[in-house]
Amino acid sequence: MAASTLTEVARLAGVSPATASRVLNGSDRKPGPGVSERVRQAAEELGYIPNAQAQALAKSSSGLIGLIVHDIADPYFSAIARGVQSVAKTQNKMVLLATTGGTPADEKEAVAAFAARRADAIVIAGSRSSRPEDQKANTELAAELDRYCRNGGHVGIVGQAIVGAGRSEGYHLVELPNEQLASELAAQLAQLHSGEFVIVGGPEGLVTSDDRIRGFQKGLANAGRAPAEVVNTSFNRAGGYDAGRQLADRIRSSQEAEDGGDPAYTRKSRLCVFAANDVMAIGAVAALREEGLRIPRDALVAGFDDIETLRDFRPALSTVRLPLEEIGRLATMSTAGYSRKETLARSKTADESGHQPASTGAAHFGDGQGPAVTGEVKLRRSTQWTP
Amino acid sequence: MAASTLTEVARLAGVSPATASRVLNGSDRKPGPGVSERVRQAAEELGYIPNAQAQALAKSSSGLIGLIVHDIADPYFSAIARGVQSVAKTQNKMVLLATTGGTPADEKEAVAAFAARRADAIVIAGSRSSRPEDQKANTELAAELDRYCRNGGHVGIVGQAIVGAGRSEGYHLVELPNEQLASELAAQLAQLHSGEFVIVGGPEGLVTSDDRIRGFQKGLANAGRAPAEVVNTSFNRAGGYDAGRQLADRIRSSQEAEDGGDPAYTRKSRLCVFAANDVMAIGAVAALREEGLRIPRDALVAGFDDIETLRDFRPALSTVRLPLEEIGRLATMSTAGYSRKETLARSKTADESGHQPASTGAAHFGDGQGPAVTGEVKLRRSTQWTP
DNA sequence: TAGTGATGGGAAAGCGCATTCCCGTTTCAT
DNA sequence: ATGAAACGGGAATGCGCTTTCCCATCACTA
Repeated sequence: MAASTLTEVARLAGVSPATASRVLNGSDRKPGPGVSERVRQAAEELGYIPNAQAQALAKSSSGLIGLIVHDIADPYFSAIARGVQSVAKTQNKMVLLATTGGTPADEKEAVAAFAARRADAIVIAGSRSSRPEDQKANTELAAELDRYCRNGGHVGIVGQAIVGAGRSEGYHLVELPNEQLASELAAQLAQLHSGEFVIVGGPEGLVTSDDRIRGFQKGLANAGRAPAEVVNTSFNRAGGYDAGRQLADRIRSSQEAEDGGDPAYTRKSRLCVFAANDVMAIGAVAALREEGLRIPRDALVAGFDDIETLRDFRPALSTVRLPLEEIGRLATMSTAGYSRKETLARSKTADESGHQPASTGAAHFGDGQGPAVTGEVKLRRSTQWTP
Repeated sequence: MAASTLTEVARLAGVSPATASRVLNGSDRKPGPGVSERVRQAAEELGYIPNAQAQALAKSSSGLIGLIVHDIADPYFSAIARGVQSVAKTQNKMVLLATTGGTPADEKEAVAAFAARRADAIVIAGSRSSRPEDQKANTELAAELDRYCRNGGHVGIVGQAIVGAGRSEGYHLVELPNEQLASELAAQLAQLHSGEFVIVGGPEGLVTSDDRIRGFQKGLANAGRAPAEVVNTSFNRAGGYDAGRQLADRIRSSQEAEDGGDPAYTRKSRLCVFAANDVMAIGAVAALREEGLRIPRDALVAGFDDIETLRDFRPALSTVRLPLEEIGRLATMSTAGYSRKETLARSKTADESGHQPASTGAAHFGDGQGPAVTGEVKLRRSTQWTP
């Protein structure tokens, strides 16, 4: 038994498919009450489920929102995904998921796949890459996005603009104040302790990581401190762990140099490790502990993101709270309000009349001054130590 | 500029749409090399992207896999989602996401939405509810799933069978040995310490939670221990936290009774808290600590799931490792290998020939002895204490 | 050389629905 | 009473693609 079609429903109800369509998928024309009743009943009886594909084809609007993340199991992305999902629900849309591991080439493919499905909007979360070897793929990604936009699509980008993407209509950027907040974090940590700093970041060229590192350095500089050494590793728990292993050696040797092996010696200067995200920070702590060091007695550790699941970690991580779910929501809402068709119609009108249509509430998302995302520096136990 | 269509490509290449279709989306008939070349070039030139909706409509196979979870930001589900996503990718399919908060009514709607989109398969992760008030919704969910299956869909269910769902073809269950593993955990914990046990579980009627609780009690019974008291709360961090608050009082008063207020007294019997999942366990630990208690000195805590992000938590949680990503993969693979069309054809053939087609490798997933998911009990610091 | 089967290409019929016309009724102002 | 305007319904077209079905061509074998 194949799924029943609108035509079957119409036949059973003794009306034309047109009428059946009108009553079942509310059009501006309201059919007579008797007819409506019959059709609805027929639909019920047959267990009619409209074919969304056919609807999409006929209406050229799919009710789909594409979401691109590096890894859905990463709490950073799953928090954003929750936000995206929540507004999708309010708009009666569904979210299509693509994970790319951060490869621009994969991201390009994901965009193409979403475009093929005529997604009403695409949300790209996850850091851009500015690595030279990714440049070609980035350009292609930008081209793909441009095409998607020209065809009436809307894309919401979390974080940084796509390298090389035109600022055309359809782009909506939710900027994250990574640099700013990292700088503030550094400032506050600099006040708190006088020792050296080390930064554990992702691979060079991962924009989010680079931004945070740069911000942190700026904050240190403003506080009159020397620039911190940077350890580049992978932008996840494993990377933090590896860095932690490396740092443990250094910490121990500098301790010996300072206390001359006297266990009763009270250390004045501890190393403060800033990891460019919380998951890395946790990895670093794990490694340091395995090496027999204690936090915050032997080293201070700070992170970034304020991942929910990690808030109960002890000693609590000093970090920067980013409203991730809200960010996902913002990025999605920034793209919303227009179906593909409306957008195409709008731009056509604009072409004819020779000027842009008045910008609506949602439109201002694209003008470079995206919605305000405010973070918050949180100082907690992992960077505070009184002997 | 609207997206270019196959017809436009065909025209540019000077061939018929039929031929263009054949060369661009591989059919069994291979067009001549000269023609292929021209068509491919035309497609490139126009930036042709096939309309997946139209393809789906024509082929009645959408390349979509629907995934239903309670909450995508919950690490349990996001780990499963990663597994689902990974096999989707190998099959060149995309994942459609729906979150339901665990409400059977929402799940029913999600299934309907997936059916409307003609998803090739649906994976349902997340516990069923056996609460009386959900019974009606469960029945409807089962009906919706049945219909979906009859129309050639495949559904992979993680955990427990849908209450009331027929065991018809198309259902594929990945059973989780929750009860079994909880029982083993209890057995090992019972060996480790002699004190009392308390179970912190989700709301009564949440099958996963109930299974784990029952298993734990069985394990205790087998070890000759009295049944543990059960605290029912919400199946998340907040629930664990609340329970922790409650338990703190009790722990303190029983401590006073035992040691008479002597701080040097070495406690013999500690309360061992088994939380029905790791996130709850973490919540409980947080609450206990806020109350000034220490783990494992004042209380032991065990969880379930072995959530990746929480492995670095200290003291390390005793828990049960479930291969979540693998589970997601299994559930997805169990549904795979058939397009909707093939399945419909197969069942038609079966009808005519009067017997079931030979079961393939994948088919055995539906026969009640689903793929083997093996977990592992992990005893760690949070339940081990030597004064 | 006629006959036969393969082969590559096109015409056309849907897939299931929305939507634009178009037409017969009714309603209301004149 | 009469025309216009609204209204409720149906026929038909098209969304973009796949897939039969059919036809012309070609390479063989007899």
